[in-house]
Amino acid sequence: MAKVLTDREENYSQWYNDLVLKADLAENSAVRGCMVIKPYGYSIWEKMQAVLDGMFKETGHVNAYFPLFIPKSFFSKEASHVEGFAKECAVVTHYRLRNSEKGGIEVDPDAKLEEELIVRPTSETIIWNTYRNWIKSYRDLPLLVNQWANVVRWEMRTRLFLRTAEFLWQEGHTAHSSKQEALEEAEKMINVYASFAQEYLGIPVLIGTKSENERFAGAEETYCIEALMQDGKALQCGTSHFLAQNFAKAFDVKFLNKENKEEYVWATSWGVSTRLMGALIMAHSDNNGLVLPPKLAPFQVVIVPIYKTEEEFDKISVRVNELCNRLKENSISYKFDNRDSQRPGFKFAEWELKGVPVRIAIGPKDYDNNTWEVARRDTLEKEIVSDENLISKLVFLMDDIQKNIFRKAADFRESRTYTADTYEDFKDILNTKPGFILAHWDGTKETEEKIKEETKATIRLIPQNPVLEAGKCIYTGKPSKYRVIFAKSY
RNA sequence: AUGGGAAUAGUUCAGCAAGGUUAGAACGCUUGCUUUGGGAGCAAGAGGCCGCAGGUUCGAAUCCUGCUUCCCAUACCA
Repeated sequence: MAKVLTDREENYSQWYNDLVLKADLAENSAVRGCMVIKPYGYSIWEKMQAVLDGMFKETGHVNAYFPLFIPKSFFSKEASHVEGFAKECAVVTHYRLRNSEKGGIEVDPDAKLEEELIVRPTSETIIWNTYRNWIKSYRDLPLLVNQWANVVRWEMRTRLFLRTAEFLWQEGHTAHSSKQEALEEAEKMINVYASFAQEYLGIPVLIGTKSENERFAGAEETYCIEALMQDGKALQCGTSHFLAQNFAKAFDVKFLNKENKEEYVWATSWGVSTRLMGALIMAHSDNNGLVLPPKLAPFQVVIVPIYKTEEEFDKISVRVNELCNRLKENSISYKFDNRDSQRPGFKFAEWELKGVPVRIAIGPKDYDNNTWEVARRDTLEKEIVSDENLISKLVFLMDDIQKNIFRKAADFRESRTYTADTYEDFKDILNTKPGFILAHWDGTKETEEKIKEETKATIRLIPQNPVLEAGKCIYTGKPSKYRVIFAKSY
C-alpha cells in the first residue's frame, strides 16, 4: 500500500498533521494561524453541534447571539479576566480603507475609532453588560443562555484544531440567584460534557477541578474534563466555570430577592470548541488514518462496487440502490461510492483514511452469491455476510464499533495511569512512558510551578471525589490528603 | 519577542558554491487507450514575474543590500 501518512510511532505530531490534511478535515489558510475546515471535517463538527445543542436544550438552555466585537472599556472591568486574555487579543482600530498613492489600499488614518474594539476571545464581558438590563428581579433568574460562535485568540503557535487563532465553540453563560444554584449549574454542565465525550466521541474523560494556576481568568472554580491522547499527553476537552459574583460586580448586575433586598447575581460559563475534533482524531486513529465513532461519522457506511464492464456495474448498482433504501429505513447513513474514475483498491484506502466505520463491497462474486463483503474500520476485520443478515449485522456493528473504540481508549488510559510516590519515579514515568500520574501535592502554586518548570508536567485536575489518603508532596515532602492528576498537556 | 533555518509548478523538492540559450524531477491535474476483489500501466498535454524592492553585471533563480512571509525551539491553552 502506498503510504500517505507518517507512522504514529515515528513522529506523532507529524502523523496528526498528515491525518488532518489527508483525511480532508481541515487545512491551513492564507491567514496565519487560522484554518479552513473542509466539508468532511465540518460535517463531523455539525454532528457534534447537533448532539450538544440537544443536550443543552434538554437541560433548559436557550440559544442567543452576542456581538463579535467588545468595546475595550468592557474588557478592563474584571481585573483578572483582562490579565488572562490581554496578551492574545485582536483589536479593531479603524473602520475604513482608502486608495493608496503607492497603489493598492491602506487604512485611512482619519477613520480611527473613538473606542477600540476587541475581537471577542470569550464573551463574558459583553454578555454580562447585556445581562444588567435583563435581570432586575429574582423572577428573571435563572437565565440559561448558550451561544454558538467563533472567537479569536492571537496564539503564537497554532496547530490545526488543537490551537488556532480563530476557533468555533459554544459558550454557555448563566445567571443565578444563589451561589449554590450556580455551583450546581457548573457541575451539571461539566457532567453533560463528560457524557458527550464518553457516549459520542468514545473518549473516556476524568472529571475534576483545576488548580489555581490553571483556573479560567475571572473564575472562582474551574471544572474540567481531561482525556489522554495516544502519545500520553493530556488534552483538556471542556471546561465549566463557577464565576461567583465577579462579573456581576464588574458589570453591576443586581437583582431584588424575595425579601426585596438587592443582591449581586451568581454566574457560570462553560464551553467546548473545535478542539474536540483534535481529541476525536488523536484518541482513536491509527496508521491507516482516522477512526470515527459511528455516532459522529458523516456517514456510517460506504458502499464500494467492484466491476469490469458497464453491464456489471449496472447490475450491481440496482442491488446497491435497493440496499440504500433499506439503510435509510434503518437510519444508517451511507454513501454509495460509484465514481468510475477510481479503482476499488484506491477507494478502500481512501475511506479507511477518512475513518468511515463500515465499508461494504460488492463484486460479481457477491452478486452471484447474494452476499456482501463487510469490513469494520476499528479492527480492520473483513467478513462475507449474506444479504438477509446484512442489516442486523450493520446495526450490531454500529453499536459494537462505538463501544469498542471507547473500550480501547479506556484500556489505553488505564495502562498509562500511574501512581508516583517520589519525584524520581515521577520524572522517570514522564521520560519513559508518559500518561496520567497520580501524585501527592502540597497544594501550593509555587510547587506546581516548580514541577512545571522542571518537567513540563502540570496538574491536569484535582479529582472530583478524591480518595482520601495521607501522603507527602512528591516535591516538597509536605503533608497532603489526596493525590492529584499530573500530565504533560497540549 | 529571542535564537536557528527557509522562500523556485497545485504539492514536495533539485538547480545556486564557480552568474551564460527554451528553469527541471516526482506526485497531483487534463485527454486518450488499457485496467478494476487493497492506493494500476502506457502515451500525450497543461501548468512558473524562481517571495518583494533595489543594486552589481553585456547577462541574475544563482552575487550584494533592504524588506516581507513561512518553518523549528522557548512562553500561551479551548
